[in-house]
Amino acid sequence: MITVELLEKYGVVKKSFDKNDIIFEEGNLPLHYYQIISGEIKMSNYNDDGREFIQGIFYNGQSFGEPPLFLNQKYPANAIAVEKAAIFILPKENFMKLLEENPKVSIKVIENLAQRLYYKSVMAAEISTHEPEHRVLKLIDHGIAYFNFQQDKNGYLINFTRQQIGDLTGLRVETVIRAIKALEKKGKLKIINRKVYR
Amino acid sequence: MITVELLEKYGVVKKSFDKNDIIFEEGNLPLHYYQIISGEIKMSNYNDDGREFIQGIFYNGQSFGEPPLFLNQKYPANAIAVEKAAIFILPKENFMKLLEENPKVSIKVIENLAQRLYYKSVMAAEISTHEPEHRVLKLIDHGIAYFNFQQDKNGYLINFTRQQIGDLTGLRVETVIRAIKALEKKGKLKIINRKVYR
DNA sequence: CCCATTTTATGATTAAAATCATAAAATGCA
DNA sequence: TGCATTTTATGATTTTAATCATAAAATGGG
Repeated sequence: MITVELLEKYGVVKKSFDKNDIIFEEGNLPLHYYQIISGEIKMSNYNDDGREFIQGIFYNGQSFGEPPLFLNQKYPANAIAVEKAAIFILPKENFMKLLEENPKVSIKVIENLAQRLYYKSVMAAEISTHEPEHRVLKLIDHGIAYFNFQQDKNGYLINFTRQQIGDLTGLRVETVIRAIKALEKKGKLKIINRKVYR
Repeated sequence: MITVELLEKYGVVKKSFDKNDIIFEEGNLPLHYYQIISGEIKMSNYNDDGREFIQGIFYNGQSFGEPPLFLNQKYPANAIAVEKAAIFILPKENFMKLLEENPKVSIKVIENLAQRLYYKSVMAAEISTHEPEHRVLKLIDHGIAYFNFQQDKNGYLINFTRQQIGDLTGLRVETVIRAIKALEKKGKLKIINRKVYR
């Protein structure tokens, strides 16, 4: 996360998006740095059958879509607003200048990319070699640490729909529903009027 | 990749590993920066049944294992020498000092992490939503660009075993063998005395 | 507040890849 | 060079999650 002051110094602009608005699309060349002010953004792919895979979900203060920006490669996925959102947008040249002139920001960028790489490593191994219940639980436990799940008297509220959990773990929604029920039966999590707690 | 001169200035040491030697293990805390001089290193996970998932394969000049180093988190996977290898090893403190004092290296580190994140994004979507033939072909095409596959009169030689392809794509070796045969039949690649060309 | 859409849910059936079994060919190290 | 190990290969069988079908409950936008 880069401070507002610094972003403004380099000519950032603020833009609003409605639910389901596309911020950028797979295959396009990256031209900007994006940092969320408010709302929720997902990056995802669709296969030929229209089946979705969610690469990640991002919230306030988080940036997204940098890797291809640094590599001059096309976006490997789409960025879509999950809900109404406001985003800081900085042109690529300005962002690169900001980085050059502010070495400490580079360290922040490195830490951010490292965090995302860590998540992808964990989930790749899960998706490849573990059964549905294990995958779902791993995603949930990761989410407690890194997505903004809120804690209350029942535990952490996992504010993802079954469909989102499926799209993040490569499972079908029916499989997720059954996995969550099985996990509840095993005492690994709670379901309180359809909401999942851990 | 950081230059030898710079690494030496910060007290790097060179270490040799035999085939199958472990460089570091999943769950350990990272204490060093690793950069390959020669040989081949894989990072991989094993599930409870001993089934392997290969996170990535790294060659001459490439570094590996940085993400948890920046995050003070445990390694999410093992690093193992696929063949005899020589590696530069720099203690974490020295590496961090090197970065602070050489901002341009930070940019290189960012580009490197971005490249790996890009690969993981592409493969995650593949593994989650595509059928075996598509996955195998995507891995091969990525490999042509980023692993060190050599080109000859038959095309690019894919110097991975069927097992390795399986461990990189989350498929069983028999499934990979059948997928490769099917891809050959479709003219997408060639098999010349058991070696795969694209 | 109504109604279309989304979300959760459950049972039956199917399909696809994993698993199991077996073996020939190739590799490599002792 | 010989022999154990690895790699490639193929057919049969099984298992697991996907698919299909259907519906109740919840949500939310107009």
